[in-house]
Amino acid sequence: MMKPYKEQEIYIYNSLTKAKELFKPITEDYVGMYVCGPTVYSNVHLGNCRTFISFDLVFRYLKHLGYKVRYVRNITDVGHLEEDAEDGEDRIAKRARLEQIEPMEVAQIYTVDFRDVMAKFNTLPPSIEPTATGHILEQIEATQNLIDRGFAYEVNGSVYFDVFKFNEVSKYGKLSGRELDDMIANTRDLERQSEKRNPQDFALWKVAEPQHIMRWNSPWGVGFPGWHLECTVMSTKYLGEQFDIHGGGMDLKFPHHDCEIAQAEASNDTSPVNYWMHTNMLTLNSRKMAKSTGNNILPAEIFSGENDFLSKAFSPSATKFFLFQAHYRSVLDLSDEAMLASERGYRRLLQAYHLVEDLEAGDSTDMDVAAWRQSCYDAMNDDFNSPILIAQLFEAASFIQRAHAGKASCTLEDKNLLQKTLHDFMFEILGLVDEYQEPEGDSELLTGAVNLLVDIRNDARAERNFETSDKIRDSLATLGIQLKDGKDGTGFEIK
RNA sequence: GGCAUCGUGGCCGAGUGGCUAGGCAGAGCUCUGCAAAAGCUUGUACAGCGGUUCGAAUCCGCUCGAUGCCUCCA
Repeated sequence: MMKPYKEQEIYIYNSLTKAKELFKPITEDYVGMYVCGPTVYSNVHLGNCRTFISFDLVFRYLKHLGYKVRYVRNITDVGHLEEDAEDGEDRIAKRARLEQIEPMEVAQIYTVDFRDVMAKFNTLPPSIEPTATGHILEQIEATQNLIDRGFAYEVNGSVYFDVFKFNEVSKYGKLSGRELDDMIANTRDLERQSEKRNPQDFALWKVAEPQHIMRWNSPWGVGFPGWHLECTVMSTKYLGEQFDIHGGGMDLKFPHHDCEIAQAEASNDTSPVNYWMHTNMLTLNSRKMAKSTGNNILPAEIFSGENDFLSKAFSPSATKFFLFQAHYRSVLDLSDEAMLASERGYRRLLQAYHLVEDLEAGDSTDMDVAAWRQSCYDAMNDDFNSPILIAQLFEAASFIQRAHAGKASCTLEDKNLLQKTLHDFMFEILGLVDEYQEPEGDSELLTGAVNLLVDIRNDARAERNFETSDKIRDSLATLGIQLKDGKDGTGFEIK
């Protein structure tokens, strides 16, 4: 039987403990969630999107269960160093220099693109979308605080976090499972930061060279903030020193998230996050998608079909459906075959969904709809297992098709529950878009015209004039209108 | 080199001690004038080798292979 929303028990895989744990928010009914957003120096590729789509699912599901969720996802518009070296340049500043525009223009262009892509994927906007440049003051304060507490030191206008000092009171690298001793042993000889006390120390504040265009005044001179600090500052500012969920891509575990933990613990003496969630990589040709290597595909290229990897264009929802057919913690490889398979499957699911409405109510139901509904929740409760959820949706689709074919019956009550559940999970929780709907605008006109042709065709068929009937069918097919002969007459579908 | 993850049927992917998801593709059947659509039926796969166990794809060890992180990366 279906449990009430609040009685659904969610288990989340916590990357920190490497175990599935019962989710219990710090404050009853409220959830604070922070996800590391994109660095806006270029277009987001599908791999980036996978993470945000995965956390959109978490956001949607928690909201669906009735939690009041504050979802914070930042925009990194400063602070990413090209490489952690003396002459390291900020990625956004570099892009701005190359394009001869203001750094903030670069950030703006790609922030707009990012939001546009996220909207196309029908993800919900976060509750707060803070920018790193909007929180320079807080970052300066946090840096000063870390200096005051003895966990950071200033050298030549830059401030570094003292990893060894921190390691004396806590443990650096607990998320990634790294030992500081191992890191020392494996220090690359590329390292040449002589001004740092230890190669493992990371920048909280970097001095700005004269040619550096993104710069702010600080107690240590003109400079700009380090990358890891913004997330600590913005997450704790909006969610508190301790909050429920922190998410991000697997590749951020080290150093970024381990640095966040170190900064927060050193600042507040508390572990900042109860549940660390990490999404796995989306690969292309079995290799991680990365902006730097060029091995990636942009959402726009998928929607338009203009790319070197896929045989055709795929809609945002078909793409999302493909992503959801793998669990967020698994590596997923993008391929034409897999995308085609997902698209067809999604289409079938939508078709079944649209048949529910017209199902004739019977005296009994040949399916335990309430139990099935709970199994959908069970799938989501088990660490947001979207592949299992989708398998459950197909169970329902199969039942609907049987009922539609007159081989199974369904009561009015169960029919309504079936419809509502499918609607909840497909559109509200997975956030898919119903692409099977009749086109708007001319649809009445079109329907009338096609139905007229269908009538003529059926007359021709009755007279066994198959030349005419097939001509109508095939011509319509060429136009993208697929006739479907069923028990109750002929319908059609626009491809 | 260190740390971590993974290796499932033609393809994609769940599962993680016994009940052996699901999708796509393939095959057969039903329906149909023929198709399409839809439905039904059909697949015992878990890298290899040892071990633990009454029983392992699932736990342990080793081998092989792949990927990620260790430097910016969702």
